[in-house]
Amino acid sequence: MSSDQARKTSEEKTVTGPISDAEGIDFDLIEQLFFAYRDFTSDPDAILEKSGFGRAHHRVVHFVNRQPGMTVADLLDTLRITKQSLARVLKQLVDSGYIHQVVGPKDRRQRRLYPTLKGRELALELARPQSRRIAKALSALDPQGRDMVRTFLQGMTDTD
Amino acid sequence: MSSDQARKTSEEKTVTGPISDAEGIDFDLIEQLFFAYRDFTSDPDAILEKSGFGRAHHRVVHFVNRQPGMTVADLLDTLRITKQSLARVLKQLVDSGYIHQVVGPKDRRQRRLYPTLKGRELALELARPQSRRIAKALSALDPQGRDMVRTFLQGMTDTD
DNA sequence: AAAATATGTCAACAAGGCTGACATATTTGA
DNA sequence: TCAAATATGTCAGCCTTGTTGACATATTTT
Repeated sequence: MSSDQARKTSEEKTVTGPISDAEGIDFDLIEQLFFAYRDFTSDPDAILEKSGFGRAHHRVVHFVNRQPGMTVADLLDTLRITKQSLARVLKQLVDSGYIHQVVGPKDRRQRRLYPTLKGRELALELARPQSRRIAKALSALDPQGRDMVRTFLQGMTDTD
Repeated sequence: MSSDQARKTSEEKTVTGPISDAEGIDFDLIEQLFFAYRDFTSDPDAILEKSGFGRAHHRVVHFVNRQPGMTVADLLDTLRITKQSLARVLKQLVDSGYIHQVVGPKDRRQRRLYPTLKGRELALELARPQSRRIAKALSALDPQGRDMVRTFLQGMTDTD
């Protein structure tokens, strides 16, 4: 038994076999997701360092560009972070001219968020390497396979 | 033009249209990945709170269970974090009896990492909801589609 | 015996989560 | 109309988890 080694330094029972086959759980896929996302975010991270921003800024820039005119509340819902966490990065993006706040046209309590030209350009710059990576990954698939990937990712997401 | 609102509070040019169609970049998929991963990690996060651990602990527990006997250096390579970041969480896991260190059988400088029974159980508990989520997402696909998802995720990952 | 390697540890710092409390402006509803 | 609810901003402070750089120890390699 290979647990001889374990007994050398302690009487605690250690487990020497991989977990892979337990309960029919797909550990491979769990892991694949981790690696894919780790590398997916590493591209923009490198770019962000230049501007002194982080991943949190990226998310804000992305969603404001996707949905110009969205409110702060919309953004909080999307990111699922607290007001204070958002406020910090949002303020920096507004102060440095990437995002612009406009008083709501109907409801003047709202602050509608819009990208500036600079903000649009940053969003594009960050999206390019991610898009390249996705295109490469999808290139191994036929159109049907690409739809399946979309279906899968939607199925992974909570519906609310 | 809807940029009238923007001009109200500043002379900075704002962009009012969504970025979606620019440069043929697949913003939908970029976003889907974010949402999928956000929700994928939310399940174990809730469980981890009970033990007072965080996402970093989860990763360590996962990989040590996947590859019992792996060295600290292996783990650093896998997680792509620094020695100090790992040391902190690893120490906590060792001290609270989830992971066990064994002096390397060939090279006594190494510390081989093994899960304890408690560590194996935690890994399973954390993997269960993730597995459920994946199973649900894959259930919409045929066997071929499931292979495509795997191919896609591998294509998203750096090969090194 | 010296150099390289694997690991651990210390101090310090930064990003980005969190909480709770409170202020302001504005809209809504009784 | 006036009180309550809402949208946002802000302050102070905390925690986790990432970072760097330096240095210590044990062990292996050359």
